[in-house]
Amino acid sequence: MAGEVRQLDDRKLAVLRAIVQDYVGTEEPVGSKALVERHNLGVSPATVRNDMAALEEEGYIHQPHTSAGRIPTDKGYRLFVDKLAEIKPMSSPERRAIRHFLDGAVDLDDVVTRTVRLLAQLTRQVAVVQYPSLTRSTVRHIELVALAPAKVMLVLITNTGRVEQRMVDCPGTVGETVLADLRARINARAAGQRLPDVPGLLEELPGAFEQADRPTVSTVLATLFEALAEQNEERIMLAGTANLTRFGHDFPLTIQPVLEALEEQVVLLRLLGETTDAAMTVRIGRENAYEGLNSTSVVSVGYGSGDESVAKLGVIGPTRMDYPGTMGAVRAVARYVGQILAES
Amino acid sequence: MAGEVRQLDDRKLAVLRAIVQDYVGTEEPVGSKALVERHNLGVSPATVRNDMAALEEEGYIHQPHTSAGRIPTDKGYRLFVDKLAEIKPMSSPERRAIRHFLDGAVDLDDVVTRTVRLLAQLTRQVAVVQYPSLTRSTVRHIELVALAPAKVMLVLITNTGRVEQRMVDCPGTVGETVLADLRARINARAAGQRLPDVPGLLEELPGAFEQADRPTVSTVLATLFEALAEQNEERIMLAGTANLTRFGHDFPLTIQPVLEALEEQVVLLRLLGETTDAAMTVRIGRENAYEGLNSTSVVSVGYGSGDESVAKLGVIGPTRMDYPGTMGAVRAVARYVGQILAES
DNA sequence: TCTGGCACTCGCGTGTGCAGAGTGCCAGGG
DNA sequence: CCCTGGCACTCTGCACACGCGAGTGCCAGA
Repeated sequence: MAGEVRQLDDRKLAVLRAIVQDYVGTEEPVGSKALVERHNLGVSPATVRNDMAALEEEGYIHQPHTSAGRIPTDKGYRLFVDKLAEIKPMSSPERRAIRHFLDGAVDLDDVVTRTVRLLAQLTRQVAVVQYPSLTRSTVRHIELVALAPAKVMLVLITNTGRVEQRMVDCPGTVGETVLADLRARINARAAGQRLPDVPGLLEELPGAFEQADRPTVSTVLATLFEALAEQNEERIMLAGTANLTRFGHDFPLTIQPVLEALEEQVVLLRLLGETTDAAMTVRIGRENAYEGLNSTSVVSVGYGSGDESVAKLGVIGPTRMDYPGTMGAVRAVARYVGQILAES
Repeated sequence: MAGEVRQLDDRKLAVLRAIVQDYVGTEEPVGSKALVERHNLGVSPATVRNDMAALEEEGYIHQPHTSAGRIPTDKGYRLFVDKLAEIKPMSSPERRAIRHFLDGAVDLDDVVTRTVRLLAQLTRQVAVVQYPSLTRSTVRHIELVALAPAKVMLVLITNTGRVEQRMVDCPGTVGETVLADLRARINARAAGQRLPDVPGLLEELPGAFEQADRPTVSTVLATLFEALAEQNEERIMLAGTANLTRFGHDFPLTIQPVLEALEEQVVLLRLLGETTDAAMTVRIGRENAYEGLNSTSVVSVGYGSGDESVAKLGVIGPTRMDYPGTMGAVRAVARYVGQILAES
C-alpha cells in the first residue's frame, strides 16, 4: 500500500516535470492531452487531469482561465528545481568555446566584460557579474606617487587585479624620501593581507615617523582606510538587456520594473548578496525581495580565484526559464572565470 | 506680393512648429481643428488644412491613415530643429540642481556615473557619456611598480583622472634602480604630453640604458605604447534604459533593436563619433547610420576641461522628443561636466 | 486669399457568433 | 481502489459586421 502511494506521487511529480518542461518550451499553458502525447507517461489524459487537479490543489500549478491549460507556479518551479531537475552540464564544444572566449582577456575589466557577455549569450538572458569585491581580496601592492608638492596619488592594487586610486591633498609639502619610506613600510605590512585587516596593521605607523611628517602620514593613511572600507564601490557589469524583449506579450508592464531594477546597482548588489557563497542559488519569482523582479528568476553563484569566492555572478530571466541549462551555464562560466583569475 | 508669399511661408512654418509641439506633447496625430484651438494662429481650420496639404506635399509631415491627423516626418523634425526652435535654456533652479549633483563627485568614475544619471533623469531618456578619451588627454604620470622579480605593473594616469593599468612580464629580473631610473626618464619626457605624441618622445630611450637592461626597457615601453594606442578601450557609460518603456505602443518591435544597439559599445562610440566637436549635433531618425536606431534621435555634444573637447555625451530618444528641452539639458550638463573636469 | 460647408474616407471600439481546446465529473472495467 | 473513456460545459480567441467620430479634400462664396 505504501508502495502504491509513492508510485502515485512519483507520477504526479513526473507530470509536474513534464508541465514545466513543456511550458518552458512553448510558453503556452499546457493541457492534459498534449502532455501525454509529447511525453510518454503510460497513462491516459483523464488520469493526468486528476493528477493535475491534485497538483493545483497543492499550489504547484495554476490555470490562468477556467478552460485553459496549466502553468507552473513559483512553488512548482521551486519543486522542479529542488527535486525534479539536474544541472545540465555543458557539452564539451561549449566548454571549449567558453574557455577560448575567456582566455583572450587582458586585464580585469576585460575578464569581467567578456564574462558577462558570454553569460548573456549562452543563456540568452540578462547576465550580471560583480567585480571581485575589495573586502574579500588581499593587497598586492600599494603605490604612492607625488604629483605635486602637496598632492599624492594613492593606488591600491589587489590580488584580483583590481585597481583603486585616490587623490590625497596633504597638509604640507611631502618629501620624496618620506614618501618612499612610507611606501616601503606600508607594503611591508599590508602586502598579502586581506583588505579589512589592513587598517589594524597600519595603525601604529605614524609613530615611526618624525613629528613633522606625521600629519602627512596620517592623511595618507586616512585616505587609504577610506578606500579600503568603501564597500559601496562594489561595481557590477551588465549585459544582455536586449534579451528582455523575449519576455512575453504583456511586455511593457513586465519589462519596465526589470529595467529599473537593473539600473539600480544597489538592487543588483543586494540580489547577488543573497547568494550563499559556494552553492548555486536560485530565487524564483516572488522569492526575490525586490518586487520589480517578482516575475523573474535569478540564478547566481560565487566565483573566486581559489577555494573561496571573491564575488558573484548570475543571470536574470523570466520565471519561465530553462533552469537546468541556465544553471549549467552559470556554473561553468563561474568555474572558468575562477581559473582565469587564479592564473593571473 | 513677395511680402505676401513670405507671409504665407511664415504661416506654414508656424503650422509645422505647432504640429511638432502638439505631437510631441500628445503622441497622437494632430488634426487641423485641434491645432487652431490650442495655438492661436489667427486662421480657420480650413486654411490650416491647405497649409498641411502643402507641407505634406513637401514631405515635412505625413498622415498614417487617410483620415487621421498629421505626424511630422524626419524631414519635418529636421526643419523644426534647424529653423523653428531654439535651445531652451535651463531654469536657474535646474542649473543649481545640476551643479549641486555633479559637485559631489569624488573621482572620474563618479563624475561619469553622476553625469549619465543626471542626464537620463533630466531628459527622461537614455543617456550616454563617453569617458574622456585617451587620445585627447595628456599624461599626468606614469608609474612602474615591481610586483615580482620579473613582473612589473604599469600605471598610466591622465590629466582627466583616468587610470589605465597593464601587467608587464619582463624577459629577466628587473633591478629596482633600473626601474627607478626608467620611471624618472619616462616621466621627465612624457608628463604633460598628449598621449599620441608620447611614443615618439620615448623612442630613443632604450639607448640610454646599459645593454643588459635594454630588453626589459623595450618590453615595458612596448606595453606602454600599446596602452596608449588602444583607442578601442574607449569606455562608455549608459543610463536610463528604463525610459525606453515610454517609447510607444508598437513597443517590442521598436525597442529591441535599440537595446541591441545600446549593448554594442562600438555602435555607441561611432554614434558619438559623428558629433562635430564643439557644436551640438542632432541626428534624426534615418539620419542615423545604424539602422536599429532609425526610429530614434540622438542629441550629442562634446565636452572638455578647457576649450577643446575630450569626449562626448548625449541622449538617445524617440524621434518624437522635446528637442529644445533635450538640447538645453545636454548643453547645460556638458558645460558643467567640463567645468568639473577643469577644476580637478 | 481665406472661410464655411459638405460629402467622403477610414480607423477603432463594440457586439455577435463560431470553433477549438481544455476541463471536471461520472460510470464502468481491470 | 485506481484508471479510463465519454460527455457536457466553459471559456478564449478570432473573424466579421456595424456604427461612430475624427479628420480630410474640395468647392463656392466673401
